[in-house]
Order: sequence, then structure tokens, then C-alpha cells
Amino acid sequence: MIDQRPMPPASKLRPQLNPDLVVEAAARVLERDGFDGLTMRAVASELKVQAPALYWHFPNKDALQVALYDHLMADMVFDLGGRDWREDIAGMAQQLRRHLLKRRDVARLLPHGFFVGPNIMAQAETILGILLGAGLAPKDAAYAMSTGFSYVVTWVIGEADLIARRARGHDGNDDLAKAMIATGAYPNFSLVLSAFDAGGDIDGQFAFGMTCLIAGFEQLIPKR
Amino acid sequence: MIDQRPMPPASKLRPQLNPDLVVEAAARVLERDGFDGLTMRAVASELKVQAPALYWHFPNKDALQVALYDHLMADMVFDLGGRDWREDIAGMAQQLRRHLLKRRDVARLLPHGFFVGPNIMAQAETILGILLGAGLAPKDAAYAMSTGFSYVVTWVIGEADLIARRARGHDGNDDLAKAMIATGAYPNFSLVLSAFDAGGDIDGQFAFGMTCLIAGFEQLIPKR
DNA sequence: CGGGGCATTTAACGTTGTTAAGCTGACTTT
DNA sequence: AAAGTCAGCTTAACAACGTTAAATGCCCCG
Repeated sequence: MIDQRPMPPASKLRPQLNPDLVVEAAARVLERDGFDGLTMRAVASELKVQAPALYWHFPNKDALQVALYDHLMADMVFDLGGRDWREDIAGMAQQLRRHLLKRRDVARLLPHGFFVGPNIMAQAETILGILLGAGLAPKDAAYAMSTGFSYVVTWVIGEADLIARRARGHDGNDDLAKAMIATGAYPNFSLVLSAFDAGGDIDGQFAFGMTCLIAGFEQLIPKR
Repeated sequence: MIDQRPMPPASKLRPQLNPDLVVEAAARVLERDGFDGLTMRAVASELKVQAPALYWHFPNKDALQVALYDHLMADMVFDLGGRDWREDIAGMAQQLRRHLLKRRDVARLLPHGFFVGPNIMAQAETILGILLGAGLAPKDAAYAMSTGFSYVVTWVIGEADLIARRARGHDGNDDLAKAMIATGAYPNFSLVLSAFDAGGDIDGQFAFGMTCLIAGFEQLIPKR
């Protein structure tokens, strides 16, 4: 939508590249090869094109990643009940988590803070609407949103890493942890760890954190 | 302490390298050149040594980064009041934030989830002790700790990025954001943004999120 | 039919993490 | 004391990365 390049003069037959095609190819590469496989050369090869061709459409790889993230948020539409704002926020967080987990390594596209894209802005707009509607002051709503957003993203990175780690068996990190615990110097840690031998409830853990946050948000609503 | 390499047989005069020296050199490089400047060659050069020499002491760069992160946590001792567990947790979060911000780019050393090192374990042990003492069940304490930890780390990455962005003036991201808001399609967003023109309180925002989390933790304590 | 310029290719540069192989000098052994 | 071992480093090199410069093809307009 926002493309200030001089409009290609209605070229007709040549199967040209354009930013959207590049982004879609990048999405396929990310899904197939993961974040570490997302190289300019791989994306170019997906389009049967040489790598430097991409630099005609994007100034650098960072810009492509930003566009890619925004693209991957395109089909993420929040499905809200609208009865209670707490349920809505919790539901959105859950949907965002699911969405980020469904597609491979999406969360790793977000290295630094917040950036701007049409789909991201639309999501932010929805979330802010709910929080403002709940009675939060504008500033608090902004804090709440970025806090919640960070929580979900960080969570998903960790969860995806956990899944990947389990998929390929041992890690070496586990062994080191066990060795250190065996020294007996960390009683609290080993107590906590043994509580997980019954099996951890990862959905519950995520929901837990989100519930914590929402409880905190609620306290900010001025008493009427 | 945990070094299972065959003990160098009390070598006397040659000024040898060892993992600790490497880690300390890496710390200096990180402080001077930032995360992006932290290359194996830079660390080696800091030690007046060639890059492959490092591979005698660390299997790869990831391992060095893990050790470096743990090293940078060495002088981080929590200073607690001990009167109220909520204050203690909030204080620790604040101290961790300050510590991560003081040294350059430390938070960016943490790409994926959690890993293990002696200093990190000691910190975890302290935190878990407080949470368990507050009455949380072991599992909840673990959830609470990892949630809080993720919050602080993510926060610091964002805050450091913000500081760096301000330091070098405009970003381009800001302009795009303003352009999108000018379309009028995002009323909530622009309302929220204008609330910040009076100046944002970044310390307050951090404390806000932490207060939210702690309020959530509190609800998990079984009523006695 | 010929020039302009968009879009892409070819070629290359500088860096990065990492590996392989060779050198050196201190220690152990005979 | 001579020979040998081996830890610990150097030199050389590889493959892959992001990115840039220059050359090339191709379509459109005059």
C-alpha cells in the first residue's frame, strides 16, 4: 500500500519482481529453513533470481525482515468475545502466541523493540481500543500494551526454543544443570525442578503470566 | 571452578591463556565495541593472539557468549531489605535492569531462553527463595521467576535500543509512524501517542510492568 | 529504428565463524 | 643429557554472509 517508488508504468507481460513477491518468498524460506536459513541468497534463489536483485526492492535485509514480520501478521485477525475486556486481552494474547508458534521462527524476526507496519498498527489499534475502553488512561494503556506484547514475544521465542530442543533430544545444557544441582548448592532450584517431574503444563504457564499482567492492568483503572 | 580439562600441570613461566582471561577480554570488547563488535577476531586481538587460539578454550562462539553473560552477572549482588517480598522482588528487578543497562549490550547476549552458569544459578536460587518464602507453590515460583526474568531482559533490550536511537537522532521508523498516523486511520494510537508529548517516564513504565506482575504473583498465594 | 532507463546479472569485496595442519617450546621419559 | 610427547599457539584457508559496483538485457517512448 505504502510504496513510494515511481509506479512501474503498467508493465504488461514481463514477470517482474516486486516487494510483495519478495516478502512472500521470504515467508516460504523462513517456513522451510528457519530463521538461520533466511539469507538474501536463499530468498533470491526461491524467486529464481540472483541475490543483488533484491536490493532493488529493499534497501537491506533489516527492511525485508520488518516487511516480512508485518506480512506474517496479515492473516492474524483477533476473534474477540467482547463481553469482558480481561477475557479479550487474554484471548488475544493466546491467539498471538498460537499464531507466532504456528509459523516457524516468526518471533525471532523481532530483535529490537517495536517497529511500524500497517498490520502491526492495526493490531495495536485494536488492543489500545480495548484497554482504553476498559478505563485505562492513555499512557497506562500504552505501557500495558507494550508490556503485554513483550511478554508474548519473549515467551514464544523461549517456547519455540524449548520445542526445538526437545525435538533433537539432549542439549548438554541439561546435563550441566543436573551436574550443578547434584552439588546440593541449590536447594530451592532442585525443589522447584522436582515439581516438574510430574510434567509441566506449558499452556498453563503462559496463561499464568498473562493473568498476572492483566491483574496488574486492572489495578490501574481509576476507581469510579 | 567447573573445568574438566586436564589440569595444566602447574605450568610455571609461560603467560598462558585460559577461559577466564578469554572471558574477561570478551567483556572489554563488548563494552568498547558493543554486541555487533563482539567477534572472535576482536577478542583474540584484545589478547594479542590469533582468533583460532580461542577455540582451544571454547568450542564455539555461543559457548563463549554464555560464559561471558554469566561472568557479567558475577558482581551483581542483590541488596534486599527483606521486609516485604513484594518490595524485594521489585527491587531485584530494578537492580537487574540497572545492571544490564550499565554495561553495554549485555541483554543482547541472551538470544534464546534460559541457560546455565554458576552466577545465574545463584541468582535464581535467591529469587526462588523469596518466592517460596512468600508462600508460592514450587511450580508457580518457577513460572513467576521465568516470567519476571523475561520481562526484565526484554525490557532492557528495548530500552537500550531506545537510548541508542535517541543518541543518533532520527530513525526513519519515526517518520513512517508519523505518516501512518497522519492518515487518521489510527485514532487510539494517536491519542496514546499525544499523551507522551508531555514526556514519558521510562522508570515509571518499567516499574509499572513489574508491579503488574507482582500483583499477579500475589494472587497465586494460597489463602491460609 | 534508436536512445533512455528500469530491472537484473555477473563479479567482487570485506567480514564472519570455523577447521585443518604445522610449528614451538616446555615437560616427561629413558 | 638426548629423545619424544603433547599442550597451546600460528598460519592458511574455506564456506557463507550482507552488500556494492559495474555491466547487461529488455521494454517503452520518440
